[in-house]
Parts: sequence; structure tokens; C-alpha cells
Amino acid sequence: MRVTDDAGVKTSGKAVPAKSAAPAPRPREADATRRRILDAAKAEFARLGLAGARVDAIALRAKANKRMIYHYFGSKEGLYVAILDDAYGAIRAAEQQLKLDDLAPEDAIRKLVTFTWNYFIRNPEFLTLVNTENLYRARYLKKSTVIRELHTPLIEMVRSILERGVAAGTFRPGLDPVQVNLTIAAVGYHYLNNRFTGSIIYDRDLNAREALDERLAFNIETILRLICRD
Amino acid sequence: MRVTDDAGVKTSGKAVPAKSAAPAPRPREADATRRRILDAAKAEFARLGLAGARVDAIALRAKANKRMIYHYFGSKEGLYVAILDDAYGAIRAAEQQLKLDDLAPEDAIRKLVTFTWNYFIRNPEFLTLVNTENLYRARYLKKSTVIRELHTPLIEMVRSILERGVAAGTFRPGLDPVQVNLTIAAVGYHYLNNRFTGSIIYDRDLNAREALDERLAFNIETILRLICRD
DNA sequence: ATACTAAGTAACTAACTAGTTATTTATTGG
DNA sequence: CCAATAAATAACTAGTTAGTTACTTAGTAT
Repeated sequence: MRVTDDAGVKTSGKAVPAKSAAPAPRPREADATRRRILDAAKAEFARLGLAGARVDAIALRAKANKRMIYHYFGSKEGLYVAILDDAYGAIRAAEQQLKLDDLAPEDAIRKLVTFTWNYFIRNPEFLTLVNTENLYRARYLKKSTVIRELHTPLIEMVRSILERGVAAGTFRPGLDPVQVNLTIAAVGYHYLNNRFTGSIIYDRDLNAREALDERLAFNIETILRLICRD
Repeated sequence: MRVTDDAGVKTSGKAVPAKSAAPAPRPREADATRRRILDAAKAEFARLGLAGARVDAIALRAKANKRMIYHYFGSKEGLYVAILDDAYGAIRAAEQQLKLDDLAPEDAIRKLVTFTWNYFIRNPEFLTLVNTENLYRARYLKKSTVIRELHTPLIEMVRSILERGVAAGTFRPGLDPVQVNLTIAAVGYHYLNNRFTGSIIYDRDLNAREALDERLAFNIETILRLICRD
């Protein structure tokens, strides 16, 4: 960015036209444009689903020309797959930041349940994107080659915590890390995903701050009771 | 159906034209047509969401004229709200069939977890309809007056089971029936709703018969451990 | 019987929507 | 410095899509 700091003296003469009536200063930032399209698309797909999202609306929100979407992603579906890759990549990356091996097994579980919960709260688009993809029975995820490679180091993390807990005598032996991890996701996912209909059905504001805090505490309790020795 | 059994002798002369080249025998069955539209719409909305479903496709599937949809339901959204009412009404009705008071508290919980699980398996459209409605932040459910009245006698059922268990000394006191019920729904809903992406992510067929049976058993265990005294 | 109302049909339309075409403009390697 | 290439734009198009219009036909109350 600071390369032509001294107003293009060194490089070429035509740098910085500076004419106020010029047709339009058209900056060319391929990566930035691509990124803006991805961000806009994530928001639109998350808000309206694949069928409900509009390519024109994505272009408008991204402040990009619609043609650029087809240039970078080929089609609406190609863009959707890119968003999926991006969303799964982001959560896997966040999981890698967790340093659970340093913690006592019980604390590691508490931290993991809390992380999962907070991730869903801070990235609500993840929930609706996953829903959308399941509506299509994972048709698009199957196409993505990136995701299979990410697989789930998380499962190995959970396995490791469970083993340490069993060794320490605090956890029950024989628990399947996949079932445990699915349950950790479940108690957060279902509540947060269905909090809108839930608030009506149960006649209670499930979105209220206290309700959210209460649910996280309840979820931690649920998971610890599932895992810990009697 | 057997009213004009003797070929319209008694009633009016024009009954049963019987001409093979006649314009078309057009039966008029308002209720049946309405029902066919509802069934077709439920399937389409569940498969493709509100935005993805097509009014023409619903009419075709229902073997009804598209105009009839507007005649009975006013608009695509009106039809969607009718489907929502129908879907929630159906699950509430099924819940009423459960006779949990006859059972020992622990068995009542087992039966409830199993019922919830089986209902989701046998009525997968319920899951996607609820997802769709949460995508729209319950905008349409808020319009429905029917659903609020159904409220949830289920919560009272759960409260009653919990109280009996506490009295019997087998359950922990102080548990919130809403949290417990949400958790029962969560462990089934999340697994079944996300089994398509989950099968890829975890590289394991979550739809396989044994996987489903195993998960139900795990869920019962999770809920009992949450509720039972140590 | 007959007027009235509800059920049903076919063809139409205005607005929308994913994807394209044709063209211009900035950047970069030789 | 200039040809090749990549980024960007505006206007267009062919096919959909929710909703309508104008009309016919079957029951039903009087």
C-alpha cells in the first residue's frame, strides 16, 4: 500500500489522475472483491437459504458487479459451495485454537461445551447454512473436496480428553467420542437454531440474556453427567 | 356414494350421463381437494423450504388447479401458515396419545425420548418445516392463532413425571421441565436433522439402521443420567 | 324448475431471476 | 512501452413464477 507513497513520481506518469470530472476511479482489487462477494453471499444464503437468496442482492451487498460472481464462482451454486467450504473451514480453524490438553479433563469438557455454544451464538449463519445443506441432503457438501480433508481432528481431541478422564478415574470408560461430540453440539444447536419458534411454543423468551446463560449452564451439567463416573 | 345406485331413476334425469365422449366428469369434493393441496404443500415446503417450493408444483402434485390454492388459502404464504398449523397440530395430537401417567417415572422418560425420536424419524418433514420457520425467525408462526392455544400440555406431562420421580426418590429435585423437554428434543432433532452433513463430516453412515438404534439408546442414557439421582 | 353460490378450469400477465454479451479499463511480464 | 491478460461495467435475454381474469359446471336453498 505504501509502494507509490510519493504520488507516482518513480513509477509511471499517469498515476493518480486526480481529475474530479474523470469517468470514475476504478480500483482493481481481485482478492478484496472476491472477499466482499463471499461475505455478502454468506449473509444472504444464511438469511434466506440457497433458493431464497438472490444473486442480484448478493452483488449489490458486495458492491460488486454481478458478472464478477460468475467470473469468480461460475454459478450461484458454485458460490454456495464456496461459502460452505468457507464456513466449515472457519469453525475447524477456531477449534484448532482450543488448547484443551492443558486442562483437567472436566475443565476441558466445560471449555469445549462453552466454545461450541459461543461459536453458534457469534456465528449464527453457521447454523442456517448447515440446515440449508441438510435440506438438500448434503448434495453440495459431497461435491466439496476441501471438507473431507478437514475431517475432524476435533474427534481426536474429544477422544484424548475422554481417555485422560478415564485414566484419572473421573470419567466413565467406553464412551464413543463421536456420540459425545454429537451430543455437545446437539444441546446447543437445537436450542439456538429453534429459539424463535421455541419462544412462542414455550411462551418464554429463549433469546433473553439470562435464558441463554441458564441454558449454557444446563448444557454443561447435561454433558458432565453423561460423562462422569457416578 | 351408493345414493344413485340404480342409475338415477329416482333423482333427476340428467344423473350419470354415461356418454363416453362427454366433456369430463368433474367431481366436486371441496374437503378432499383442500386436503390434497395441504398434503402436497407439506411435502414441497418440507423438501425445498418456503422460498424453494413452487406453487405450480404443489398444484400439480395435488392434482388440483392452481387457482384452488388461492381460493382456499389466499396466497403461497397463507398456504404455508396452514401447513405450519397442521404440522404442529399433528405432533401435539400424537403427544396426547401418550399415556405416561401409567408408567414408572423412569419408564415414562424412556417412552417419551423414544416417542420424540420416532416421531422425527417418521415425520421428517416436521424437522425441515421447523427449520424453515426458524430461518424466518418465526415470522409466520407469530401470525398463527391456533398454535398459541395448543401451547404445551407436554410440559405439564414432563413436570408431572419429574414430580413423581422426585417423590419416589429416583429423580433429582429442582429440574426445570422446559429445559428437560428441550434437551430431549435436542438430542434427537440435531442428530436426525444433520445426519446428511454429519455422515460426511464424521465419515460414518449416521442413517444406517444400527447407527440409528445406537443413537436412540445413547439418548435415553443421556437423559436418564441428567435426571436421575446419583 | 330456477336463481344462487361454491368448485373447478385454462389461459394470461407483470415482475422477477440466473446467467450472458459486448465492451472498457487497469495491471503486468517481456 | 506495449501487447496480453485480468478486473470491472452496463445492458440484455430467455425462462420462471406468484398471482389473476374470465369463464364453466355442479350442488343447494327457495
